[in-house]
Amino acid sequence: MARPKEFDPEHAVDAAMDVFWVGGYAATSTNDLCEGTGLARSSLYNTYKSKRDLYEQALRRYGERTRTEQAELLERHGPVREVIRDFLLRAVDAQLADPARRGCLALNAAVELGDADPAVAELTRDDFDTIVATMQALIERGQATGELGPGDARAKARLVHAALTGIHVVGRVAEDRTRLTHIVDAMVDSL
Amino acid sequence: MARPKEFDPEHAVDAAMDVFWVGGYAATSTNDLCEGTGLARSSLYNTYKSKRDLYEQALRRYGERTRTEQAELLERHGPVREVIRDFLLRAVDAQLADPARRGCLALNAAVELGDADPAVAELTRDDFDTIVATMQALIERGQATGELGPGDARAKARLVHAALTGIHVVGRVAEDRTRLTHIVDAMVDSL
DNA sequence: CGGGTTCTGGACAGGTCAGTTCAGAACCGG
DNA sequence: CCGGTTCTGAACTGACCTGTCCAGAACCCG
Repeated sequence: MARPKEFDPEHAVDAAMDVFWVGGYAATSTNDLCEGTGLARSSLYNTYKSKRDLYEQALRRYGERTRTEQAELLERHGPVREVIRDFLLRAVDAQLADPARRGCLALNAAVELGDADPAVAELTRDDFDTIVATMQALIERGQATGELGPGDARAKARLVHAALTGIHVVGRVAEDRTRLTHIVDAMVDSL
Repeated sequence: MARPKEFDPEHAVDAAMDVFWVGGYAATSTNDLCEGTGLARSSLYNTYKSKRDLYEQALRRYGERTRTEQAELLERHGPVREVIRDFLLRAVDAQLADPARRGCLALNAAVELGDADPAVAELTRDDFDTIVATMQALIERGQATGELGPGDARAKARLVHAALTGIHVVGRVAEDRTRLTHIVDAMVDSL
């Protein structure tokens, strides 16, 4: 029918995701996106409506990806406390292993654009709610077996999520591991 | 000696702080700052070196201000659990009362610029450390009286700080109170 | 009131921004 | 190999960006 694209649009979203992830939304220029994706300006605007649109797609893809990863980690078998500890420690290690300390793209988006962009707010809110729901199910499992004490499982799940945000935020400016592992230790101890 | 400034440079920093607080660093233009402070371009650049310099001063002032406020709240007498609950609830109420959901300026700065700006990273890290130290002292007081159980007080303090970051981050996109009070409830229960 | 200093408004400069346009290249089916 | 469609590179647009500059106004002190 016609000349095919010389690139994979989905792969380009992945590349754009990385670019936004490092620099945030406002500080990332369309030129940065061209370089990061390898696309020419016209190809980029021919495929995506705007910088804003591409950002939303990247955010959506990030949500799908992390949803899967987190579900895998949280639906493991074994002692609930250990599952949660491993889950949080993985965030710690990821943060410290990343030279750019990018943290969580959804969190970064919520903080940078939360109040100014309803679509972004909704997307990140959904991301947050999903992990809270998964965490709640895990905690309820621990309560059913008697491993964990009683109490509002949803509230506890939200506290664990807050601990995760703490890791991502503090990890953005902290270079030592203790500032982050303390959060994990205190969180797991208090379940 | 000469003509005096028609404005108070300190008050202007306060005004600039509010402007940055709403829009973040990158998305705030020098024009926005002129409008927000009421200064003309030349006065602004005559008084502060650059947009970046003004941002740093605003951030520093924010740190001083919140340090004082937080110390007042956390050094109150009474049951430690109640002091911490009131402290966290105040953050919840402030967040929900603010139509722009600005959250915490230091946190926003850490997330937006953390990895790209060493000076900002250091400033926010200091802010975080200060509140953690104050919180640790409070928790140790509770442990001394037997009100709180044993355990690493600094680690617990860091978890409380993580809970606070959770309130600020989630509060930026959540409109209902429960998402935030759950964090407070679970946090205070688990001390 | 006058000399010296500082402040202020507005115009200006050069660069970068997001997004558009278009001519020509690349591809496909027939 | 050709007609029709789509993609791509590069130039372009107009707006906005940060920061500078300067002429004149405002002020203080003697």
